Amino acid sequence: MMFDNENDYLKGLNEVQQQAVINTEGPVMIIAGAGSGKTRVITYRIAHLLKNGVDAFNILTLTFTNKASREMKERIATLIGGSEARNLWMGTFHSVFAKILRIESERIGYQNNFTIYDTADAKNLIKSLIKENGLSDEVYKPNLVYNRISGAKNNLVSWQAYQNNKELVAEDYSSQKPQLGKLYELYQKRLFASAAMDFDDLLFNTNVLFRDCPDLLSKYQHKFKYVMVDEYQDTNYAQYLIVKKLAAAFENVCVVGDDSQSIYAFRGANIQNILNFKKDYPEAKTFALEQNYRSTKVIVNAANSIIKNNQNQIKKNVWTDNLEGEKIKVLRTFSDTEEGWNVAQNIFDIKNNAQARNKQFAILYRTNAQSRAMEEALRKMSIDYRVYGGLSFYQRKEIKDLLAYFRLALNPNDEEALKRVINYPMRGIGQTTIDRIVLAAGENGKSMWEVIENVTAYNTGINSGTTAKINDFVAMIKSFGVMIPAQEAYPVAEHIAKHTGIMRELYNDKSPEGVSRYDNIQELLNGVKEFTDDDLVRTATEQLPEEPVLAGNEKSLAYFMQDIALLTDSEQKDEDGKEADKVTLMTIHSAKGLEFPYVFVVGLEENLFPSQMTLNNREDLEEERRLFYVAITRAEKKLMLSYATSRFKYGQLINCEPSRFLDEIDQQFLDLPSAPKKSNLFDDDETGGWGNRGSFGANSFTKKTNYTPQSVNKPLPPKPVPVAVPKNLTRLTSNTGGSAVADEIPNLSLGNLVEHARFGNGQIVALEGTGPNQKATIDFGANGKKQLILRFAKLKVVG
DNA sequence: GTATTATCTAAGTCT
DNA sequence: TAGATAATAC
Repeated sequence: MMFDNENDYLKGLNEVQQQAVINTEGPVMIIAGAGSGKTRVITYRIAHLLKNGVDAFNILTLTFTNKASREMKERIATLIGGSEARNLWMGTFHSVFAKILRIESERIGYQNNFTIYDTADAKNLIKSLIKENGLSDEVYKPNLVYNRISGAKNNLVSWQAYQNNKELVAEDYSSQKPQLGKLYELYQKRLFASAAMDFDDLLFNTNVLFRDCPDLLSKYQHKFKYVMVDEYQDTNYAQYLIVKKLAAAFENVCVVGDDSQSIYAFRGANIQNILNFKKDYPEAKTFALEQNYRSTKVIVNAANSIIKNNQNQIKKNVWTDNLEGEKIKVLRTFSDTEEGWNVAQNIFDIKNNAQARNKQFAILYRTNAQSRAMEEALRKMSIDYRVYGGLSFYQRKEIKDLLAYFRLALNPNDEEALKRVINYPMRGIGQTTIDRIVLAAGENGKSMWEVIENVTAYNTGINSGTTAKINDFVAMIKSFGVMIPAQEAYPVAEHIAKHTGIMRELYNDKSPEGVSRYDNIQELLNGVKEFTDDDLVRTATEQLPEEPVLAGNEKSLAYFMQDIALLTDSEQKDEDGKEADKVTLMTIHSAKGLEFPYVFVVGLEENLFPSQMTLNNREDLEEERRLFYVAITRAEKKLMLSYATSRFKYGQLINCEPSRFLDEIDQQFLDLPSAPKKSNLFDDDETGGWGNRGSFGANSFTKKTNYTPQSVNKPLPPKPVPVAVPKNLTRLTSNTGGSAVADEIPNLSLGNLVEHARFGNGQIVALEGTGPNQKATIDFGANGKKQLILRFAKLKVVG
């Protein structure tokens, strides 16, 4: 331990924080406002427990996301030292209980080498079931079916209970989907036959385990004498019950959360869990952390003015001693593309004016699709960035393909993996054959693997040529299976990558995408190698039970797969190990728990944020509002909110209205785009109706607002020239006489000498595009050749 | 069984 | 728009 003296580590905490740290016995609820030092309290609490002689192995800390768990682990390690930290049980609900199930699953009839299906696997399985049962995928949309089943599992409703529940059945009848209960049953049975669990099963089956095996429940109750749950407002019923059961013996349960930041109801999170904590534990002590240490007064108060529009909440008073700070800047642009440019330009300016680093900036959005416009603009302005979320490394096709071989070698009954690779790379086992195998499997109550293992024993009608190909495939998979327990992960993985022909296939594809796929495979193999070579110092959650439960030793491929099964975001390390200086792009959901000095929240438009799907009922809309609350409370120094008056959706331009959330912020905290000018054509409403908001009546926001370019407040470059406009913006730009920013584009031709504020003098060597998009390649001599967007470059023609 | 073309439809957030 | 699927040709 780092601290010899008790005061040392309590000194840095305020009164309430100290109380939250030292009250370690009995149930405790900590209501932690945004930026109130929540993580600090949790880590100090753990340190306090350890200092008072509690064994690290007896402390379980559950988080919600991998990122949160990672960050918490790091903070703990700095606080108490790495070796002690390693013995703590800490992880997401899913990963902790996946590991426990890995050890105990045989007690509930699951083999312990079960595969974990991700959402894509699960939806594919559902698609197959819909097809096999002759149902229409128009009526039974796989997404909907999946969500329905997921919802049931999160509430611990088994398929049997589902089918016996009159209310649920009636709902399905009235929505014209009477087969949902049956699909749920088939889905579970097929998962079981494939020895697979989906994400929800990890929680569901943990509950089954604790319900049906009291000895195991007792074992884990005594193992985890202290249970801490972060982001408790986001727990669903399945998680709630696990926590309740685990804590039943000692009741040393500490939940930390903020009802204002509950943003996962769509995933079954039940905000009542935190609202009702006092009912479950009447003797619970409650601590409210209300002092915000993160943000300026402007930001904190603006956030408060937003959240007070929600009815359903625990009253609290978040305040701060920090500086007043700058007003929240509102950016208005007329297209999503320009929104990107505007944000990029603002980042550029702030970087220059405030000596800020890239990593101090975050751009937050409601949907992943919005990242593209931002990325393009940042790329063109040579600002380094990193996009979090979206399609993760492990979800790429080539990675899933190779992993499917690994999965299959470990668990040949894994049907989704089998289907994925039985004909990839192509080996002449086509759709017809696969259909026949599926049919035979269904008729005989066998898995697909059991059928192909002995094809000739079944009446499939598959010809002898294809049979031979199937036999080769089976033999290959079996040979992989034999290698796994005998060898470490890397040689096996490499062998599989080569032997299946995946490497060759991708190597021969010389298209840029093909090359990148090949690189990705190499990267995955490097990951395996690292796993194999690392002298593993495992954290408690990764530690093995007394006897190995998976094939081979802890460096086998089986353990590698366990490690990555629940990683949906890739932990991108930077090559040279130094911390990357990059702008962060992520959804608001994944930004929860993080903070940045400069934050842009983009796409503040009706139907986007709040999302169209949430406008129908109060609960959903309040969740969107909490999401907005989360977004703005990420900012420390300066917050910028941006919206566009038109945006591409489904490949076509649609008009957008500013978000109602902009109206809800107390306007005294906003720095609105400057006052209207008579001549400003943006004032003209006939192009789109950004100004009238129908039922929302007079929109103070749009009434007061008028757009003047935010990004151009510096000396103007030479006289603008009329520019051709890109065709998809024709209507808007012709109305406005060209993009507001494009007005400043100088008329350039090849060979012109120009002056740039940063790069100095240069010569135009190439011109590309027209209008606002015009790019020039300029040779700045010693400063190199740069490609610049003219609308931003602020070039002065000098010759 | 495979390759190419035509047509459709979806972008909501995370484990 | 773009990725996914269905239809068609080979």
